[in-house]
Amino acid sequence: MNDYDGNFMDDLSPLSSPRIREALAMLDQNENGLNPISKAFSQTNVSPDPQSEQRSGGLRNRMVGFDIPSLEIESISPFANSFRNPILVPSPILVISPGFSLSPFLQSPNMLSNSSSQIIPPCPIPNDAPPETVESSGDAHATMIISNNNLPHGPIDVDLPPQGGSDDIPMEKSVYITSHESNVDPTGPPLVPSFDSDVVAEADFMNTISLESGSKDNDKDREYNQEEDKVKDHNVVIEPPSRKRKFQVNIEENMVSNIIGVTRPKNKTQSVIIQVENEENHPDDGFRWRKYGQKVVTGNPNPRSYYRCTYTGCKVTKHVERSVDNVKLVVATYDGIHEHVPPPERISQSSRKNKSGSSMSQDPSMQTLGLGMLHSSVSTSQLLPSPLAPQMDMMQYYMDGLSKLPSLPVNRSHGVMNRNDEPKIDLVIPDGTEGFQGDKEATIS
DNA sequence: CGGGTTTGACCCGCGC
DNA sequence: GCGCGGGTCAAACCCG
Repeated sequence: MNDYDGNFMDDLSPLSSPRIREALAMLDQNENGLNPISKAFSQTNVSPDPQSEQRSGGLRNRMVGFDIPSLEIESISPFANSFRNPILVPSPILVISPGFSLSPFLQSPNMLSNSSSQIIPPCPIPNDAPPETVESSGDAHATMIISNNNLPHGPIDVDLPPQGGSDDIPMEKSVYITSHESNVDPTGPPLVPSFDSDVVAEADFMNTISLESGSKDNDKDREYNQEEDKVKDHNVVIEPPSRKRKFQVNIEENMVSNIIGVTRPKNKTQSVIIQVENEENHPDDGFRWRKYGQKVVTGNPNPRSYYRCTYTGCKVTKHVERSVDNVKLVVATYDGIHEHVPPPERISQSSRKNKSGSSMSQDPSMQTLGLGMLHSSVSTSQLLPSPLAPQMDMMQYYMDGLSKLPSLPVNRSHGVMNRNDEPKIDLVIPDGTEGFQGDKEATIS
């Protein structure tokens, strides 16, 4: 356990919740030998930065529909059982709903550490539909590809058919993810984003795929769980100011970072590649980034932008570029892991309305794309402290119920909600008619 | 003034 | 050794 984890865990007051414990216990038991890569999802309405939006010519992050057919979640996630989440999470694919940030996954390797050994049920996943088909499906989709550095462009179409489908899951090193959220019951129990062990790092994912569920991993899991127990015992009732502040800010801004999915690098030098269908070139991932370069690379007319995490001491970098094949597809490559929680959004920054600066969509032509990007509609996650918000926080919120939270505009659809917007419904245009409008940025070199 | 972006120059690894 | 290309530096600039 590294420092980060320690801090992180200390940050998890929700862990003290008996319900959480229960849930964790369930994870330990892990029926079906499945440790869902991703399980519970909640749709989230996100509000893109109004100003950024303006600056970007009205482009919005289009978190498109998440009309995943009802799927059997019970077989996948213990949490699913607990919350009756209709969403099926076919392993090994990560299905991440908008409203969650990937940052937690990237920031802590350990957060993903115990997932390896248990995730893999060969899940039936049709792989015959190319990403493009997702868009043509008629419903808005938020698509995302998480891949390992080696095979960034070999997505697996995870747009599952209603009952899970068929056969083998191609063992690709990248996963094409289509998020769905149509089945979220507004009045039902909140979905529980159980990220602690549910999310599988792509890298490990492959290991898992290779069925490396040996005792070693199990030991890791045990260790991990023990750590969790420690944390749980270690009371974390006091919510860090930063988180509280972030929470408030989010409410004010109607800002919500969306967790999409993650891949865990085996080491800090390994990169994580995430592809997101997004109009914004730089979706928000919860962390602050400073752009330090831009360049046109061979084979892609679209400029690649280089970003560095602004957190003191953090050496994580990433570069973002539009896919050559599909300009609507934003490819973000992360190098390194954040060993810190995403910084709370500064008040000053909020006041600035993200004009410039923070990765929270300040880039005029390039909204921050990160992990957790995809602004979509505003929803429950909006209530979360932050994208950085440790998974458990989200879990806590969901588990405790949103009813306890302040009444906020909640858009159950995937549209983007602006600060002053009324909840919107499906702003996204899947047919691409309103597709990428081009990048204003000039290229260099 | 602080914090961010822009962008030409530079560094460096890699293939030939 | 050389050239190419990706990644980084850093001064200038922008913005609230």
